[in-house]
Amino acid sequence: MNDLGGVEVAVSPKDKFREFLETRSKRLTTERATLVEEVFAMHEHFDTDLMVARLANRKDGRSVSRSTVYRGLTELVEAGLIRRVARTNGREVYEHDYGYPEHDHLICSKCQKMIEFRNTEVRRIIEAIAREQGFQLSGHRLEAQGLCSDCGRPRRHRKLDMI
Amino acid sequence: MNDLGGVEVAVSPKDKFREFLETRSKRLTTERATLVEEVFAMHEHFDTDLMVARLANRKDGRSVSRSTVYRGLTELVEAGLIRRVARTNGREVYEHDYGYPEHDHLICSKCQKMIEFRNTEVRRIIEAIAREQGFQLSGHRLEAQGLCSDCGRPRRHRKLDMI
DNA sequence: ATGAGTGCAAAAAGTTTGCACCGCT
DNA sequence: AGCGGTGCAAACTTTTTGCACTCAT
Repeated sequence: MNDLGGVEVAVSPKDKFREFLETRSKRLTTERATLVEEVFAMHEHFDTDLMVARLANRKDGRSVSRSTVYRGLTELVEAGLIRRVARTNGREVYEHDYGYPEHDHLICSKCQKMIEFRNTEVRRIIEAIAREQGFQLSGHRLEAQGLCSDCGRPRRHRKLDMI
Repeated sequence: MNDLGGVEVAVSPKDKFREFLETRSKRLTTERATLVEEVFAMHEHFDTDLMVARLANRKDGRSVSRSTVYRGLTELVEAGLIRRVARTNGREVYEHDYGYPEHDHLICSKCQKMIEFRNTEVRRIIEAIAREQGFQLSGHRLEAQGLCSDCGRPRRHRKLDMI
């Protein structure tokens, strides 16, 4: 049993990845294994750049090239292990999808902070609508934009923008 | 009074754009006027490329350069006239935000078709959650992925992929 | 004269891909 | 021998930006 931040899962991400790869006659190579490990060693959101950087800093030297990271993250998405949650600063942002409860995000337009929230109602509504439309739902992405409590608070000691 | 596909609005998009521009000491130039016109002459979703193409095909020859279209669409978003709804094939997809009722989308992962749906519950839930978090909501984007009824239907006469 | 605006071409930035070599996770 | 896999660098896409010139919505 693995504990992935609140939810227990019987099969490790790595195993799940291997299973997926097998269905495509692909192999769980050292690089792919290193990637899953690194991805699931992290519980925050991340983008490709951050992942490449973390892989470059491993003490065991098992680095993975940028191309392979791109290819691997796509596979992980297809495998249902991670998902693309949002897009910040022009980059795709990822998070765990496996072993992590479904949730959505409030994203601050100013500081880009992402606040997770969980609400089963939203999903239920989407499911109902999909059913009505004969649409085979596979996932969703809900991002609410606005200002977080820090950025939205009117400041009295506002710094001047000019010199 | 203008009719924008179901909702009547007192001020035309162009006027609203002009008002917005004034608050930034910007002018409603010929190019910007042409762009708003073209954007609101269209009732479907569009991306920058399509808009550039349509502008290039105007019979009155009032074309607008690609850079100006990019700059202008950003301004239109800031003005609240259009919004970025989704991202398909690596491109941002836009739609009217002004004079058009709030809604969300089901997006087919195969043919990219976008099906609009309206549901006030979703918005209400997001508002409640934002309130709880002291988050100043400005908008949201909800895209559900899956297969549309056409693409999801199992085909018996499936064409072979090879030659 | 002035400040904003445009178009062009070049630059960014993120992501994908062709290819030669590698290796059996 | 075979097929998938990797890394590198080059290519590609979309979007942004520097700049010189224009214009007055």
